[in-house]
Amino acid sequence: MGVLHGDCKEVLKSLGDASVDLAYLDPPFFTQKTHSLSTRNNTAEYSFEDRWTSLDDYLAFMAEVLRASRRVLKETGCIFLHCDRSAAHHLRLLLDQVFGSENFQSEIIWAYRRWSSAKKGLLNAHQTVYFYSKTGDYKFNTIYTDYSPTTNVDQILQARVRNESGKAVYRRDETGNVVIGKEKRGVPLSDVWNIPFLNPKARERVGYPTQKPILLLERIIAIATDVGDCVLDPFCGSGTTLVAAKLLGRDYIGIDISLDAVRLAEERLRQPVRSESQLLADGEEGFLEKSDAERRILRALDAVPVERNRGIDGFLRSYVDGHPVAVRIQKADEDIEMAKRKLIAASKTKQCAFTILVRTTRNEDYSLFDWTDEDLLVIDSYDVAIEAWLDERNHSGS
Amino acid sequence: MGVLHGDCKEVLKSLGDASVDLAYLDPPFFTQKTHSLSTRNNTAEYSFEDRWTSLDDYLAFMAEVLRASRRVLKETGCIFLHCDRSAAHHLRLLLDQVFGSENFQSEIIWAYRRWSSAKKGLLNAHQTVYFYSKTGDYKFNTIYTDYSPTTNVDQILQARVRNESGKAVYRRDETGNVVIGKEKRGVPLSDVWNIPFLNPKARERVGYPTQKPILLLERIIAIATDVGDCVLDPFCGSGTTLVAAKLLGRDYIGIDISLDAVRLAEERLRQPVRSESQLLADGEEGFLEKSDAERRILRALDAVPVERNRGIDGFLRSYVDGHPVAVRIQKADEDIEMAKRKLIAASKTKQCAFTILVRTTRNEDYSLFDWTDEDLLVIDSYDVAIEAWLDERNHSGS
DNA sequence: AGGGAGCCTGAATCCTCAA
DNA sequence: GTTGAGGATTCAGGCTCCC
Repeated sequence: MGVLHGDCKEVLKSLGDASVDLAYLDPPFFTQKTHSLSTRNNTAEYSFEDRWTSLDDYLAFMAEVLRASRRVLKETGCIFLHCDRSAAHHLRLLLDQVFGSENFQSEIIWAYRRWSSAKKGLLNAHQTVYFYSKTGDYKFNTIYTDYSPTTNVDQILQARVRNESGKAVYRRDETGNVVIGKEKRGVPLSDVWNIPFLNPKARERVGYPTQKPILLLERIIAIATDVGDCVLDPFCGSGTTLVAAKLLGRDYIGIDISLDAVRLAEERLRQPVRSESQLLADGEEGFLEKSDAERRILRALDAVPVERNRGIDGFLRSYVDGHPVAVRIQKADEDIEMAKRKLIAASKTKQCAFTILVRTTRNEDYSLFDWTDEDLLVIDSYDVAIEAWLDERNHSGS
Repeated sequence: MGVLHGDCKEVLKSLGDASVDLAYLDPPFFTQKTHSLSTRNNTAEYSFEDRWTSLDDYLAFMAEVLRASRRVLKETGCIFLHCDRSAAHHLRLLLDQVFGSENFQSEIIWAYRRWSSAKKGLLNAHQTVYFYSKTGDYKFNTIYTDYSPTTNVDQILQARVRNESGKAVYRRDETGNVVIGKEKRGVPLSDVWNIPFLNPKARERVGYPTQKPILLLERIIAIATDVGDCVLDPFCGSGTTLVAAKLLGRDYIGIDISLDAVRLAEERLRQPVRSESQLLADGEEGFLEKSDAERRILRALDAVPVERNRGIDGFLRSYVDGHPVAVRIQKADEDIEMAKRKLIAASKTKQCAFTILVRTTRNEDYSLFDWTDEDLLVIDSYDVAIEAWLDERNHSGS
């Protein structure tokens, strides 16, 4: 147990047969670039070369590492290989050769949102982790996740019976109350994992390039090992895998060819911390503030919705005279005057050509409202227009 | 254009070189099983054999189909190959050989939620679509989606520069004010697509095995082709690709070895239907075609779009006094009077509570138009309201 | 031609300042 | 002091442009 320095091809030879329960490999990708990054306070800079003379060269190297990793795995052990888009298919072929295609278990998709670029084509927003077992009899702990937001709570909790006509209905006791069914554990984890990409500003970042989010490693370790088992990471880098293993009570062996990396990993292991991402804690919905109706109105205006602003709900997609146009939808609990104040206050610094306020309620006193603002256009939502017309028609008809 | 019957290897020979803009292939998977499924009313059962003597056999067949597909593609054309988990890596190697690894564009992950099973291991919840171009100069239309809820307004609006130390900072003019950047359309679509799996109860389902959601096909067609371009599907099955192509105004060529499939596809093409569940499903991912103003207006009205009616574009989701409310959006090439006539004519037999006409153009003579129809409400679209206000502001300002 | 410098991205954080 | 809205900041990106 510990962090070893050297080429993993060589160092792996010093480990005994069938001695580890899980091998996680995050090898250098076949990108032909040098990756470097500084720590957040610029005290150190870490880098590594990702250059190979050819793809065959790279694959020969990886084949040797995979065979060595297989040897040290216990019979119930598993391997998780982290691949990037350029060589994933070649690496899976290697895995088929070394572990056998019958031991392929899953292609895990790590999906994330990331800063964008001006790339022609689709934005790359996932990486692949291949999951192979050494034998058919491998260790696997099922993880349960939350139900989909569209799953009805009643469906999860309440027991069901079939009534006389064979239709499934909720079970009720003598007094007519619904009966809560047996404990549900949730939905088994799927092979698509939405885990936020380690953000450039994240505190979790230690300055080593290609650092992975700790949640990704925790999940892999939790799936494939129990407490006390041993985790191997032949390309441990800054040691995220080892930190996750230590925090989960597993033994660990890390190897890296860079002495900087080994020292950094040892440093992190002395004080293992698990920082919680705000996004993970709150979930994406925590940031979403708009109702369905508001979104529909923004779409109809051809406006881009924005969150994280109390006064502005969106901007028109097209600028007017080179200036943006801010939009606010009147909220259910605010009068038109307050909506106007909030919109104008929020737009002050945004150099807007003008602003649009969409009115969504009618039953107000508008006698004091100033409709003649030069830079504010008030539009009735379609619903308001329909209601007003219906009202008028009913009155004139009676 | 049409649906051809036969082995695609042979039928493709009858197509000319460089004649199609997009090839979408959803070949039989290498699963060694027979797939079959009945229609919802059990009127027919479709099945196909998915058996090959060996993997090499299967790959030899696919290599030939890929080469034939490449030949018929225009120089700016693209191919999308739908793979399953068992052979995806082999198929990507074939694509590298036939199209060249430098023409690899994306590995698209189609992710979906699915009913869970008790299987040991992770729940399979994705399929892979490989996207290759024929040359480096290929056609690609970027689709834009919403910003992440964590992105703030400043980030979206303000221009940035690098200062002397290479740090990115907001750009400011001489007076120290921030500078607003150019128009923003949102975030480019990523390579991970969350599209609901075709619900077994969906109206869209026609009972053919492995049927794909139409939204998936619409997206592929929208990014790789323009209106009037030609889409090829050598394994067209029940014809979802062709239906999507037709609905989006593209030409199409479908091929299938099963006569049942060809007949079913031809039947669907006579009455192309797009199920409502799929329409609602794209709410989070944004609209397929930003220019699809009509659909945006219908959604803002909370109306259900209807196809195949020359006078009515949709109905309000909620009835008024137990009667439906028909909606028409004024078309670009018709004046308001004609739009009104068509709407009223089409609604005559529908027992509507009233009808709504959404006005989308302003530069007309309205002096003869009768605005006081008891059963017709004319609403200005948001765009018209904005244009009118801008016009007025400019006139009063000058 | 080919390779490096410079530019534009936006996600998700950190950080500041006002209430 | 505490909170929280919103301004600021970096990057396992990817173009274009310029030698």
